[in-house]
Order: sequence, then structure tokens, then C-alpha cells
Amino acid sequence: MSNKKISTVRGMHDIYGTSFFKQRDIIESFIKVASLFNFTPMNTPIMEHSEVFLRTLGDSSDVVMKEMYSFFDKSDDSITLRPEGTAGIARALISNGFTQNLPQKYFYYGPMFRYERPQQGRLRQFNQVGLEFFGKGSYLEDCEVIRAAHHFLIDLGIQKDVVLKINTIGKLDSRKNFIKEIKNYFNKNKKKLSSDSLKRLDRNPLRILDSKAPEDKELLETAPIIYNFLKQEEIESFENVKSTLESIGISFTLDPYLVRGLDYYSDTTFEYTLKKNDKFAVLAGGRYDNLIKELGGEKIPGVGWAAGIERIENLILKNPSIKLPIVLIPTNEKYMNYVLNISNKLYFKNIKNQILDHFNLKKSLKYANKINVKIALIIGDEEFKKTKISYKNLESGSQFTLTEKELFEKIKNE
RNA sequence: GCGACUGUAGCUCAGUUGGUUAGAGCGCUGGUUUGUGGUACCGGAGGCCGUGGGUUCGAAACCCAUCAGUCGCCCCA
Repeated sequence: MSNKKISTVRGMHDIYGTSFFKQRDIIESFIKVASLFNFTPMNTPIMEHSEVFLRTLGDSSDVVMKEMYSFFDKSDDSITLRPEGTAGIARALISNGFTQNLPQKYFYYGPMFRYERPQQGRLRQFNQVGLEFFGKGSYLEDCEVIRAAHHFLIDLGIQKDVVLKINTIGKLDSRKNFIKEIKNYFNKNKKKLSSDSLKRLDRNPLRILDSKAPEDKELLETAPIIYNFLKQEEIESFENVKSTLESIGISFTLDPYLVRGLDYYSDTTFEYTLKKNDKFAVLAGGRYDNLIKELGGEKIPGVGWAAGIERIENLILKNPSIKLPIVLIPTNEKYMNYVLNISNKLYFKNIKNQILDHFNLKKSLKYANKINVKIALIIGDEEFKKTKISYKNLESGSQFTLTEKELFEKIKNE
């Protein structure tokens, strides 16, 4: 055993200080908005049987192929740390028999795990907030979750930094036909395809659509387009989504190349990406009509989204204030009871306070100044003798000696 | 998973073509001031130079490996 300093697991970070408070604010804002839309909270376990994700995310998806945090537990069961939240919620719906009673609206938040190469905005343990709407598959549900996303982003004050992109990838049958066609198309133009997309051609040809390689983008200009493969009701539903969003003033751009990385999606897909970097999704989701069925339930359609807390955090520039209004400074341990008593009274008035136990006025004031305290209450020999308290405003430097009653009067007026 | 760059004190970084006991600023700490903070001045602590190997008389510096971070790709929230 060496004396090497211990560190976190790669891609996993300690969250503390302003970052913690920012994350808490984001979650609080999310809870507020989701609750106003009558989504109810649900916590599913951080681990699931690997099957839950294998059956839903798709064998060819990168998440399953290389990013799952999977291991065998002591009973030799294959367990996976959840890479995303939707599959777990869907599983819970089935496990608890909630599918009998629709619609069901849930929100969740918590850590997710993906075994990826860490970089900016991409961690191995990261936090998401998300919500899911299980119902009858109406376009109104799509609009409802997008509306919730819209208000969430406004509440966070980052709506100006993002744009909403939407698309439809149709239902399974239509999509199959479309995939067949683009496969043909790209096969004919194999030579012009980028090497990355060549690999995607067999595995997941849909992904070629959102390729960033210039040679692919050129090919895409004359490629078949999904909308020509959709059935009438699929088109109608998507048109309804668009017109409803327009009518309530949620602007979006249509992106026919927006496809999602997870197999369970169908029909409407959407993404809020950064204005300054449109590859970077802050909040993303879509409809998934086969997910519950894949997990052995009935065919219940759902729609939802998830947002990365750390990615949102990076957009919020304002640091939450963590100021401490009051410190109590006894100059001698003998006065602790007196000071504890006052601290308790402050507590009952919901005033954050801390007792400094240097028993050294100078050190205490120095420390109080360092942590940016507004008021210092000093209890020393003179104060104790007269059962008074010295009230010192550290910003102005002014100081008064007050009775306890006067003190609480003064604090109330501040 | 692929490619590039980086790793020296708690933090931000210097460290000349390899050469004695590795530096600065900020921070921390003690004092000038034994009941008054912020300012000033004077002291102090704190580093196996990410880790492991190699080259060399000699390595923070050069080579290899490994770990971690950053950036790009893949992918994604």
C-alpha cells in the first residue's frame, strides 16, 4: 500500500460549495415546474437488472455497446448502474401495476452513469432531471412535456441560450421503410461516405443523418427524407404538435436530421441545444410508444425528456449567495451557555447563525470577516456582567451594546 | 473506443540547452496589537515536481508505461 493520495473514480466528481447550491436550485426549479404541471415524483433505484436497459435502449446503441456500467453481483446477477432514467420509470410502472390507470405523469432526478471518456459536459456520473407522460399517445402529450421543458428553461433563465429543435422519426413500420431506403441510397454512394458513417451504415444507418462530416452533409442534400415515408396519421400528429407549439408561442426549428441515440424513441423527437454549440444538447427527449411493451407490459405510449444538471449548471452564471448573516463570539468558554441560548433563539426565528469558538476576539473577527459575515454578536466579560450583547456591524464597523430584547428588535428591522 | 495537449505548495503558475538545499503571487499560520476584523509591516509552516520504471556521474526537465484532467472525434444529458 502506498501513501498515494486517494482520488475519485474517473469522471466522478465531488459536488460542494456553489456548485452544490446551483444544482440544488436547478432541482428546486424543476420540482416546482413539474409539480405545477401535475407530474408526481418517483425515485427508482440507481441499479436495475441489466435486462431493463438491454431490452429498451437497443443493442446497436452506443450506450449499450460501450457505455454501460455493468457488473455481476454476489448472486451472479447482471446489474447495471442506470445510464438514463426513462427505462427505470417504465419498469416501475409495470412492476407496480400502474399501467391500469392512465394517464400517469412522473418526474425524477438523480445520478446517472455512463462509462465514457470524460470531458467538458460529459461525466461518468452525472445528474439528470426528467419527466415522463404515459397516456394515449396524443400529440397533446408531446406538447405538454415540451411546454413543461419550456417553462423550466425560462424559470432557470437560460432560455435565451438554447434553441428547440424538433423532428419526427415516425412509427416503427414507417421508419423501417425509410431506413431501407436510406441504406440503399448510402450504399450506392458508399465511396463518398465518411469512414465513421461507413461503420454506421450497417449498425445504425439513421445516425448518418446527424453526421457532422462535410462529405456526409453533401450527400444528405439529395438523400431520401423521412417525411415522405410517414403514414397520414403520423404526419397529422406531427403537424398538430407543430401548430400547437406555434399557437402557444413556443418557437422551434424543424430539423429533419434530428434522430435520437436510443432505440425506444418513435414519432416526435426534440432537443434543446446550445445556441453557440448546436451539438450540445441540454435537454432532450421524445416519444416512445414501444418501451413499456419491450419491458413486458402492455403497449402504452409515453413521451418525456431528460436534462443534464451539470450542463445546465454551466449556463447559469449567477452564483447563489451563501452568506452567513450572524456569528456569535464568546470571548471565553464560560459564556457558552449564554451564547448557545441566543443561538437557539435565532434558530427559532429562522436566522442562520454560527458560534465561533476561538475564545479570542481578534481571531474570531478575522475569521468572521473572511467568511463574509454581516453581523458579529460579541459576548465578553462586560457584556456577560450586564447581561448585554455587543452588536457589531462588520460592513459599516458600527457597534452598539444592547439588551437581548433590543437585539432581537434590531435584527428584526435589518 | 480513437487522436492531441497538460500534470511542480491548498489555488494560479515560474523553473533558462539535464547541474548543489525547487521558486513566486494568492491563501494558511504566528507576531507587531493579551477586548475589536478588513490595511500595513515582520516571521513560519507547507512539495518523494501525478505514479511506476528507464537513460545519465546527475532528471521536475529526456524516453517508456500508467493514472488523472482538458480539447477534438465517436456518442450523449
